[in-house]
Amino acid sequence: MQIYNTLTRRKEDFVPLNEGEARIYACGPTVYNYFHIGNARPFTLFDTLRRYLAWRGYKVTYVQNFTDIDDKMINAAHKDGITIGELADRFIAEYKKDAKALNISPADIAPRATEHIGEIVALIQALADKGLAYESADGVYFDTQAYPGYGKLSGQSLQDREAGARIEVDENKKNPMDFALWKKKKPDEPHWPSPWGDGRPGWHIECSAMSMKYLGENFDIHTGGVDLIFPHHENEIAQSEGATGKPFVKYWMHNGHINVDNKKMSKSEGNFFTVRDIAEKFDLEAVRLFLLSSHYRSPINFSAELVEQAQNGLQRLYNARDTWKARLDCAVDRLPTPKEQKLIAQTLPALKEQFIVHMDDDLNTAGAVGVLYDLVREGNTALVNEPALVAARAANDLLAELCGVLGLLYREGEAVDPQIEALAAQRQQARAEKNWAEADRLRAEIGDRGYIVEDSPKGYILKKK
RNA sequence: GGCGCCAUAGCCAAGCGGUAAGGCAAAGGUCUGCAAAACCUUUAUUCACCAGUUCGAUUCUGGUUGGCGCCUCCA
Repeated sequence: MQIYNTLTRRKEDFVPLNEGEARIYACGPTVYNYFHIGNARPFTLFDTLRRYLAWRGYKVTYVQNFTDIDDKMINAAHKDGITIGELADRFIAEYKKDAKALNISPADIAPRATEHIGEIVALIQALADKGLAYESADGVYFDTQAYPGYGKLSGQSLQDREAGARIEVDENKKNPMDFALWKKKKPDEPHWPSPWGDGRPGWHIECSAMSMKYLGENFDIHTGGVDLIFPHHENEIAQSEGATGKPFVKYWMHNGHINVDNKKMSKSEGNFFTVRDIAEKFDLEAVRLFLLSSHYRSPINFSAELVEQAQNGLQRLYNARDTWKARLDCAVDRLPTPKEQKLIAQTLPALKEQFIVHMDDDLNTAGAVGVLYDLVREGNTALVNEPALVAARAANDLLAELCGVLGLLYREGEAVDPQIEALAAQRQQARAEKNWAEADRLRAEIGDRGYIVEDSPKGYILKKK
């Protein structure tokens, strides 16, 4: 597989540090609110990366943190009159609901910053010992001047940065680019003990501490949105490599942003959508398909129309799955016809190979989704009435397998209400008697109850609306 | 000012040196009691524009135009 590495700005072969293993750290949400559509993109896409690598046989360890202490947490907790712990508990629970609806698998490890203060303090101490951190009146800062590699991820020198930076002069820092590792306690703020007095960790240090704790000082992939390249990821590199003297992350992957009406989403612009908002109007699985339908590095636009398009496309996928399942039920255990034989021996394997080629090319999910539709068409063409069991099974299995890799088609067909089933049977009877009026009436009644009944030569098929 | 990204049909979107995947929408057809679903056909002689490299460029190079992002919390 090839992965575009932000560090080198090119696609590189993915060669894990330990053969057969993939250790991934994904920057997770700050749990002070529901997460928004922009957050949903990396969560969904890198969940797909993880699924894909696992499918290809890697032993994947996927860590995604919860940031549960920072200014936003403090402000939100204050506003609601609760502790940051209560706030975090609440929105971690809400995160899990939305993530589940988007079919994002739980991370193998989901560490919370506040539960890793010890590791964070130790890391800061290590930096201080190496002369890369200094204490000032309001905290402990990373000394960017003392660390030669600063800027290698974002590709800019300190001087370039400073030239145009709109940074206020801060007398607590030696250099404007220095950033806080530890913030000394202020009134009404949560705090923990440290060698530099009570206080709380800076934002960047938590990811360094937690990623290295669970994945080692040197691991394979670190993911996040493009906006995190600077300063967050740049700072993580400085902290981690500064402390250990070893290379930190081998591959940095960054997803593009989601815009709304071609503008950056922001609360002040009024174009801000949480996933929870969207779930009220749309099926979140359509949102997942929408997100997978373009390349993860491209900026994309979000709109209701685009989700509707995805919803319609998703319906095509579900139609295929449902009809194929029905075909499987009435498949015949016989030798496949030449056409079916070709499907089994040539078409299906070729499609699977194409799927892999796309995914291997820097996680080209859009191309992979295209293969899914090709598969649907091939299957629809080949799986006519009473297909050979082996053919029906092969097509069904491949569709389920590939959709599983992309995290699609996860809605299980629920058991049909026996009453609906009875109505459908009655309608079948009426049709046999050519009592079209009664048949149409029953179809309407079934429709009112939320189901669509379709006729096929082998009988009816019920689908949920 | 520094760094970087993007421009493919009505909409969305792959492709990135060998002559334009796929989805949505639309139209016609086949099938069907009628539908639905499905299938077939049609919808970009062309990939923002201008040069250049090449036997050949949507794909590479330079420029122009138009959008966007980071440099401050941010996915």
